[in-house]
Amino acid sequence: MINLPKTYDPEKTEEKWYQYWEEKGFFQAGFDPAAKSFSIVMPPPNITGQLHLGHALDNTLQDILTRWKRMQGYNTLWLPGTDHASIATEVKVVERLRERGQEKDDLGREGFLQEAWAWKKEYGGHITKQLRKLGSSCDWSRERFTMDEGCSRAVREVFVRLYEKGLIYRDNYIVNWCPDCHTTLSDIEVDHQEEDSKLYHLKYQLRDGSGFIVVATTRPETMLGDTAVAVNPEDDRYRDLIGSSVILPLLNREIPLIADQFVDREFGTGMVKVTPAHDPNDFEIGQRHGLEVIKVIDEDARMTDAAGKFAGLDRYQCREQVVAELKEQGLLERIEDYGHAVGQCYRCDTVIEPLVSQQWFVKMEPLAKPAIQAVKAGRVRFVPERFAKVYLNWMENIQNWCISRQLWWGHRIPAWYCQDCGEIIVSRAERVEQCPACGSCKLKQDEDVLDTWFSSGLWPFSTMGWPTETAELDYFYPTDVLVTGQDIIFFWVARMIFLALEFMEEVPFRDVYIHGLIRDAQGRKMSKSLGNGIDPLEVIEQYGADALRFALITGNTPGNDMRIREEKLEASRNFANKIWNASRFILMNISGLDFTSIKRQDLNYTLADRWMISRLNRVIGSVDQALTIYNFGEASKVLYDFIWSEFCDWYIELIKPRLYQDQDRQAKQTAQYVGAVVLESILRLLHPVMPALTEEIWQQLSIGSGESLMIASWPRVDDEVIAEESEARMNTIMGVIKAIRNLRNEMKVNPGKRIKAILHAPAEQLTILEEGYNYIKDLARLKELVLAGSGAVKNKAEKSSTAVVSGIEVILPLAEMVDLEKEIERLEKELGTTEFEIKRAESKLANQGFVSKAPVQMVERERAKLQEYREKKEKLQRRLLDLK
RNA sequence: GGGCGAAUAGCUCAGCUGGGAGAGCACCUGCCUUACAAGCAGGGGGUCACAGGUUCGAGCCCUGUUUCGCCCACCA
Repeated sequence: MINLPKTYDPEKTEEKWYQYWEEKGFFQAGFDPAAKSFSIVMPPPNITGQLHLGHALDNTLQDILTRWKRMQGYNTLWLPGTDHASIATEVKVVERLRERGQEKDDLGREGFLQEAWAWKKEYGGHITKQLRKLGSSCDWSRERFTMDEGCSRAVREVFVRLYEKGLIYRDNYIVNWCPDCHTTLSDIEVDHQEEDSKLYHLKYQLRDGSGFIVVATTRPETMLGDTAVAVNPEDDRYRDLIGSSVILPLLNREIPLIADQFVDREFGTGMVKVTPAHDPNDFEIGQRHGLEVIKVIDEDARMTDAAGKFAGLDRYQCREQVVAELKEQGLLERIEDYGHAVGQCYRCDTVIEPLVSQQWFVKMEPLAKPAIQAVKAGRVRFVPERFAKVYLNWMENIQNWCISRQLWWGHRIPAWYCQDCGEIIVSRAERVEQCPACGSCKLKQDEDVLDTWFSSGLWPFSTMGWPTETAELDYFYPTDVLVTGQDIIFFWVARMIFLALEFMEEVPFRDVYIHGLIRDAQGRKMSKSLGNGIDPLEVIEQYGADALRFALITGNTPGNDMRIREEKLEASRNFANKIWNASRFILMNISGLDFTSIKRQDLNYTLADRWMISRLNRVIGSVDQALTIYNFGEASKVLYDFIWSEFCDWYIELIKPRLYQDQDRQAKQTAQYVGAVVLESILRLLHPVMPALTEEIWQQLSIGSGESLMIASWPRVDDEVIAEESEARMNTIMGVIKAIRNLRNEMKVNPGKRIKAILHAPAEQLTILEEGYNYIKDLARLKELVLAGSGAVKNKAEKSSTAVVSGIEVILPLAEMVDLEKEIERLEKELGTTEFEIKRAESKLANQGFVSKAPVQMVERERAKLQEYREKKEKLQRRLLDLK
């Protein structure tokens, strides 16, 4: 006899099976060329720290897809890995060093890199451990890291090829500079924060002394680097001034007054101060007009010598002093409150300083074109579709990509400068010793590293061995789907698409499934500063990974954010426990049944069995359909409802009597068989979502052959057993049972008490009731059930409570328990709603438009309803007459 | 300035191609019924943000409005 605990213990179970699966090698991708492949590359988590619930969601979804496809017979590859996360990790390592009282420079490049690798080892391991806890069935034998040998080789290869093609170039250009991280940032690494600030109106004197002009700026300190004042060429007010010059205050430098289209005539005075060194627009204007670039702010955000007496001041101190001095000299016209967006570093929130420096760039236009095409043509499909618009909008307005970073942790730029002849050598070799131009050995490698997204952009193919033409690439590339959050569409998804198209000449993935953010119970973003982040490990410890997985997908719709709260986790845990107990019940009641020898003729299906099997097959279809369109929430809902309401609440209750009695061996055996087989299918259907729980039960159930549920086959819909008729009959019976239960409750009949019920029904309903006789008797707790035709005469002397359902009169002769007045009241209320329904149906059918234009089935259904309600009304009326 | 999303029961959310509004939690009534009290049975509760429109029929489609949230953008 099987003896299982009453509550499911996820911790031991999950641990046990994960180990088993891994040892058996079930996670490893198969290579059978005859079979179809299914592949996903995991968005590599940053090694900056721990996984959060967003990662848990991301990986749960991927695992569901992978396990589902694996069971469907695909050779699946889910390739895991981690990202070195150049700037993010470097910031962390620097922080850690500071805690020990050390600075980057104390260690030097080599020493620092050692620290960083130590960090990687520590946190990278932590992350993979978390992924295992979650149940992720990824192929650990292929785990990769963006800075491992293979990925680094791919990075160098890509850099060289793009350089040779002229798509990577070096330029002195205005870039985003983080004065705290001391590095450049690409445009998307700058976050724009709306801030309350001031707009300063400054007066510059015309050189000829004929007066003043006024320019407005939010950054008065940059005036020290002004090299022009610009107006719109169409602006009649200033046409005469174009070509003249003004005197820059404080520095008394003469600067020209120029005309440029960029200037908006409507804004402020229609005059703009131009600081090419510290503003992207001004830089452009400067280029167009050959203006001098005077750098007044340095890499530490301090004023340079060019700022004259302000040199050495911090940019904000300088702002105060400049404003004070201008005011003193009467050159500050006014200050107004002004809100505008300030660019901040996405890693440390420091306000970005645009400045001009020598950097490496990727020329985007030629790369963007095919990437736009691929999405427009549907070769890459976004789910939900709306994200394609987001992607296209960005791609179509893309700027060149600054890829060099003044950091140490990352892929060092494969460029060497000859100290003798100045030659730039860009090479795919790890080291270059000699200058091919002059033979000199005095080479210096570029100090900078690449933007971290440069290497992750190659992830779908670099992880499969590219640039070598490997069997993996041949078989698993392009991958089937990328599962990720909307926050990295630009950073990562877009980069993968254009880099893959350039180097693989094929899209990196066919579908991109975008999910939303996980928020806390109040709907806030989870963040460190708020301290509202939830550690998945803690949740797993408390509720189990399967419950977490289920909670993460339930009620979740593609692309939309979701909140996670205790109640949801509890509900999921309860669901797991429910399945556990239903399984326990089946297991306790199937001893002695030999599934291998059982034959169809040993079985005698009842209505309940046919109904259950029919419903199961519909559910298989629904789950399949939902997963096919990435509708995870729908799949979970279908499974939840089917398992809890239909299988547990109805079917198990329906077969109990057969299981408990031993006289009819065939009846018992059939109940055992169908119960177990349906459960087994349920386990297979649920396995992708709740892998450990289902495996645990499946192993004990031992119906399916094979070593693991993980590699069992996915259920297929059998159209033959979908039985509409049985479903309809069962619905009628369930309706009657519910009606009796309802009456019992309203009449306050003790739940344990067995009572008598009488059912009056027309001929065709009668046969259904006969078939469901025992179901009704058992589930409605009756000691006696009397069936009679519609015309049957009621015993008026017997006081009873009644209801009408599906044309069937339900009569509970409860004698003294019935309060006649209340019964009349109840029936009259019911009559009222019935009459309302009749009117509704009548008016609908009286509507010519409806009858002529609505589909026939719709009209038919309405007629049937009307018919039923009329009959119900008649029965209720008769009953009331009897009572009065 | 542009784009997107959301608005449905007290709370959190589902609602597939338009055809009588659903779940979980909470609430009320009754049950420790030998799978499960992390449970069972029953029940109450909604002007589907607002205003128009299309349609025989709108939570769903169209237009506009309001509120909240997000993303993008070089008006200093």
